[in-house]
Amino acid sequence: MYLCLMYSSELIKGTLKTIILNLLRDKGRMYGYEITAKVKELTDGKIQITEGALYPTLHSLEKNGELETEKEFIGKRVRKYYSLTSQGQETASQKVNELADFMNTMKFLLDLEPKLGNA
Amino acid sequence: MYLCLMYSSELIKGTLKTIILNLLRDKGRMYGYEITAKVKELTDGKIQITEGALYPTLHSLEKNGELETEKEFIGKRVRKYYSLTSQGQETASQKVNELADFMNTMKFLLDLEPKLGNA
DNA sequence: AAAGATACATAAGATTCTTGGGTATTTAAT
DNA sequence: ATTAAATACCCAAGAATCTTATGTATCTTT
Repeated sequence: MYLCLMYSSELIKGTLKTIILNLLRDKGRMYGYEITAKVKELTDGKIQITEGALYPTLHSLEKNGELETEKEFIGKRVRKYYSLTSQGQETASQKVNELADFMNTMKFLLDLEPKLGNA
Repeated sequence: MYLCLMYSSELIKGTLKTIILNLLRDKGRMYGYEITAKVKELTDGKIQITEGALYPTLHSLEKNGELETEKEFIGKRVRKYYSLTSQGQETASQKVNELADFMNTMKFLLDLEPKLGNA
């Protein structure tokens, strides 16, 4: 039996962009705080994106043309909604496919199940 | 269809220790160059561990008591064999289990297949 | 009134990888 | 014979990305 409260940080490294892009593809648009909350909820707290990691990543994705933003006021508080550009759509597909392929390869490499014919 | 010559480096980050520990658990003992060659072979070139990443990781694992080494001379050339300590055995199991769990979570999070009951 | 949740953001430091060296021996090709 | 490629180790500057800590401000619940 194996218990795990939260994954070691090194494991999550490199998957953050993929997680964000895929969530946005699914939900249409989200704001930063919402993303961290949703990921935490969906993973039973096993993946907790810190804001120090989230916001720089969102900004970099926006700067790179993958995301676009619109501000909205909730009362006096600003909320910044992010959504995928068409380029972001493509990148999201690519990254998810690559990660799926990678996980297949890792499964084989770690001998976690008999070889499946890594198509 | 999805083609992939080599995974983006960011994806591989954080799995290097796990790959090394698991290989050593399987093979008993290996030397550095052999590890890179084996991983490249097993993954059809999709994961290529550079020596700049490999050796610092091996040294750090040794320093941390997970690995022990013995030198052998092949002609005039030194070869440094690495093997798991008993602590390394435990760490290897832990890390492989954690990665398997993580990949399950990621599959669910990325909606790559219907929910399996993430036990 | 205070505490906690919501919501954004930045920055110093740590970690880990990439890139580009360096040294040296052995084997295969020209 | 000589060159190129493979084997085999290593280090270090720089880049990328995350952690940790901090800052500001509003809204909601106790």
